[in-house]
Amino acid sequence: MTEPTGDQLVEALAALANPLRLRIVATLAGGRDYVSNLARVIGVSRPLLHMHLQRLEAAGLVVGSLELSEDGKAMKYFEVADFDLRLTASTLARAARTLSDPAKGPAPKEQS
Amino acid sequence: MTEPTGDQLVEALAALANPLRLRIVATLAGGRDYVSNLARVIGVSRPLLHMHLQRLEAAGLVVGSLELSEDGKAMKYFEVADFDLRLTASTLARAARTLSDPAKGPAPKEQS
DNA sequence: TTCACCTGTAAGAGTTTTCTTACACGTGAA
DNA sequence: TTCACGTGTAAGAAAACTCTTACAGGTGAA
Repeated sequence: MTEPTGDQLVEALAALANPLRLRIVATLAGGRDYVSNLARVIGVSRPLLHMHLQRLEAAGLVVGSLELSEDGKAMKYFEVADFDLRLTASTLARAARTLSDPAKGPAPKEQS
Repeated sequence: MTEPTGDQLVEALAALANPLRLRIVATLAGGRDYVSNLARVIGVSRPLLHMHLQRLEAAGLVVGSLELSEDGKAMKYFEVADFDLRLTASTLARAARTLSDPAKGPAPKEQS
């Protein structure tokens, strides 16, 4: 997605606006890893990491893929998606036009 | 601030990760305004707007200044600060190094 | 004085987020 | 079988966030 909608942007920002999730993305930026190991590296419980990874993946910031290791174990590897968001008063103003919130209705229709 | 610390970045992202606050910034991008009027324009209660403006100002995204109108009334005008944040796997990895969270101590010392 | 504006803040409810603990299922090796 | 390793998810408490309502102060004009 080159240009996220307002809602997508809010979701991405919310996902990154957390120290632990920021550290998760930072760690994955150094190379892909699977959940259990990543939990050990960062020093967090696996269920907690699992939850945060879900949030990051839902926002499209990381991508996970279930793979089978040589010895037949199911491993879920995560890696960072390649995003590039720029936050400026004008880029935000532009994104805000596609917010779905304004009282009712999913999203305002673009017109000409 | 050209390069926000990890904590500052998290605060800024958290401030922007909200539909209403995003709309506030977007509206102010079109020109400065005072609280009561901005509340009418956006269609939100004044106390609610007041709270969100506080959050945005604390994050350094908007700037407020109390001024006296011609007829002697105290008006608080807000305008957007000129920020330019770029979010990439590498910029985030860099910012994550200055996070204060890791268990203890305010912030890790930079070395070399 | 009363009204219409402006400002600020506090109390409370409802919702969301964050985190721990506990449980479930799968594999290969001892 | 039991252990060590991987996966996922559900239940509950504590904290943070969002929002409404209500109150308190200031000014100038009718």
